[in-house]
Amino acid sequence: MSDSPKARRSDATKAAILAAARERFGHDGYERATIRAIATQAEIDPAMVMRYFGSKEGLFAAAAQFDLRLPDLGALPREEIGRVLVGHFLDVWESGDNFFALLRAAVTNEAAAERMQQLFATQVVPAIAPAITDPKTVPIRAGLIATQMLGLALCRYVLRLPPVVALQREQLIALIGPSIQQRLTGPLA
Amino acid sequence: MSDSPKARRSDATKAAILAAARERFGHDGYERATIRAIATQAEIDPAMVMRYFGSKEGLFAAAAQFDLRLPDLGALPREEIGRVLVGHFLDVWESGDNFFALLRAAVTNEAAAERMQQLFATQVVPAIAPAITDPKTVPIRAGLIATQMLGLALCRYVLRLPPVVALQREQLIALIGPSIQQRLTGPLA
DNA sequence: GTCTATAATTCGATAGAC
DNA sequence: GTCTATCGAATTATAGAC
Repeated sequence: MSDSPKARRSDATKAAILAAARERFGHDGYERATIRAIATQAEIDPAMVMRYFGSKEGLFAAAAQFDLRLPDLGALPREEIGRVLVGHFLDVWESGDNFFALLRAAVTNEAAAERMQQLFATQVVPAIAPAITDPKTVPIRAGLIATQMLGLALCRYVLRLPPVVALQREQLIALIGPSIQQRLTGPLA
Repeated sequence: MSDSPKARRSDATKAAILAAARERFGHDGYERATIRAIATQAEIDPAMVMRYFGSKEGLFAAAAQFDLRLPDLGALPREEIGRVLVGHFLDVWESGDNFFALLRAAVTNEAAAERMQQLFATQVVPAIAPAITDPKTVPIRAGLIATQMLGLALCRYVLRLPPVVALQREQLIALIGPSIQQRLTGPLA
């Protein structure tokens, strides 16, 4: 076979670099995460990072690719959408470091902030649009939902405010799900 | 007088450094804000920063002192508390760079994150406690309010999501005030 | 009190041997 | 493809002249 344990070593190395990069960018943010630290964690030479990704920015661009995998909300009972949405975001956040790499970087890096705006416009807005009756209110409702969900991510995983950390998954769904539901299908003000 | 225009020069210099530090920390975050840039903006020598504050960390600690000046909620009509709170936070955020210096730094700096937790525990929780009937629910309600308000600050001023930026002060109060009111005086779930 | 000069690190990036 | 060696720039911080 062309796929012996050592074949395609470069792909495995590349994947290891990306995994380490997401973890370092996620923990430390863009500027504190160093190519040297990423390489050490991936157990490869720092020069390989440059060879594969060209620059630190190139590495971040590759590591910050992100798919929220938002479900088709149109296929759900209307009253459950809010809770499903909260549960889905919790799943995504706790599934890896990808998202926090982007969030932490976006706070101090302009390019990362723009990627966050793109992610909002190309994934969040289209995904929730089917659940909203009046198309004119889609951007505002999406924006308000973003403030609540990103605020939850910020307080729980980044700032680690004790009462927010203490809440368990089911409690968070029960507490915040109805608020999201209200932003989707309730009156705006 | 002992207070001629050039007297107490050191105090004025110190204040100028702190003002510049808040602006640079607020715009760039902790790591990208350099002592050189802060000194240039304050129109003084970089060495003076070290002389007055000892280190970059010392300067940040001095610059990140922050008073939310939350009003006495017990003195307000119960139904207005939510809207007043939102308006007050908008005032504070738009009154200077102090808060964003702390927020941006807290995302990539552990010490700053702990200061944020302190600010939550010593200012937010006590301030909203009088508005809440069941004392046992105070931390959870305060935590949920923090997720909504910090999420708003994040999306509007840091990530600059277009629909959230477009909303005007009065709209934000009308849209988010009732949600905060619900977190304070409504049923929890 | 103010500034010059510079020490001591650390970083991203490059060149080139093997 | 992988690694060694190192460059050049930028940083915080210090020492000391005036």
